[in-house]
Amino acid sequence: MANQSTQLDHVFGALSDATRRAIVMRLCESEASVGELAKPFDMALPSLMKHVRILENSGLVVSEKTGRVRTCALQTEALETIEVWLTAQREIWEQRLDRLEIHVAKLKKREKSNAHKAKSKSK
Amino acid sequence: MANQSTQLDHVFGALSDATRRAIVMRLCESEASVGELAKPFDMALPSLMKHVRILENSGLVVSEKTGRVRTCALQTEALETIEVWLTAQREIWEQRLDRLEIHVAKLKKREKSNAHKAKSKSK
DNA sequence: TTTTTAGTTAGCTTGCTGGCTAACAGTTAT
DNA sequence: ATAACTGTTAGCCAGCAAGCTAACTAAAAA
Repeated sequence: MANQSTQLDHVFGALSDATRRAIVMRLCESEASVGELAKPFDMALPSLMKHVRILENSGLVVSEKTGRVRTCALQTEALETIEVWLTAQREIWEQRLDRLEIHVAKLKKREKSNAHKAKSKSK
Repeated sequence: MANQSTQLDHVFGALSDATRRAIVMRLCESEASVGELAKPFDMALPSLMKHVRILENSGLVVSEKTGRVRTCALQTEALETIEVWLTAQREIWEQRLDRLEIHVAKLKKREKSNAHKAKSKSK
């Protein structure tokens, strides 16, 4: 159970950085080598490598080294992890909204009946 | 444009911590005071307050102080921000998958025709 | 008006993040 | 065999994150 938490920690954490989101976007379109990933970023290779590591660590990216080239690819299951979480939250929230709508309707009624008293309080 | 990035940074970052996700989940069900939020966490108040600050900063939570009580509520628009991002990625990814399916089909064909040559290479 | 409650501010630690450079390693090309 | 290319490791730095305690403020309750 703590495991699941940790997975979410890592995926959300990985996506909390613009560079890493850009890498993910890039990998949505096609696999790419580390060098290819680095090009658009104007950043030293080792720095970019760290990002790739973090992405791998989160499960968002997998990579394989062939010869001297490491090819990276997206692992969409990790994205689904957070979609699942989001959906769960939204469901709870929406259930609550349903209850709330009823409640608000009641409040509005009450407001109207309070409006009479309010008039007498006008400074 | 950098603004949008920053917003995503903050929202993803806010959700990359289990405590904060728990707070969000809690607030999905109902508004709550800082003290109420703190109870289940066995954590000093100032520490929890930091989390609340971070959540506010990301736009996920809004709060208002009435008397000595600060009441916190979820701001679901921020969650939608990342749903939008996720959806965008998934669309790109799926478009790519469509292209890829065709490609894979071609590869499989090629594999079969290569199988003949492969036999002669068996050490 | 004193006491309790609820939150806040300040200040400290520990450890991770995100960036760098410099040096090294392994692979491919000449 | 050397040179060029592609990553990788090591080590450094600045700054933020997440936790703590202690001391303070403001509102409610007694």
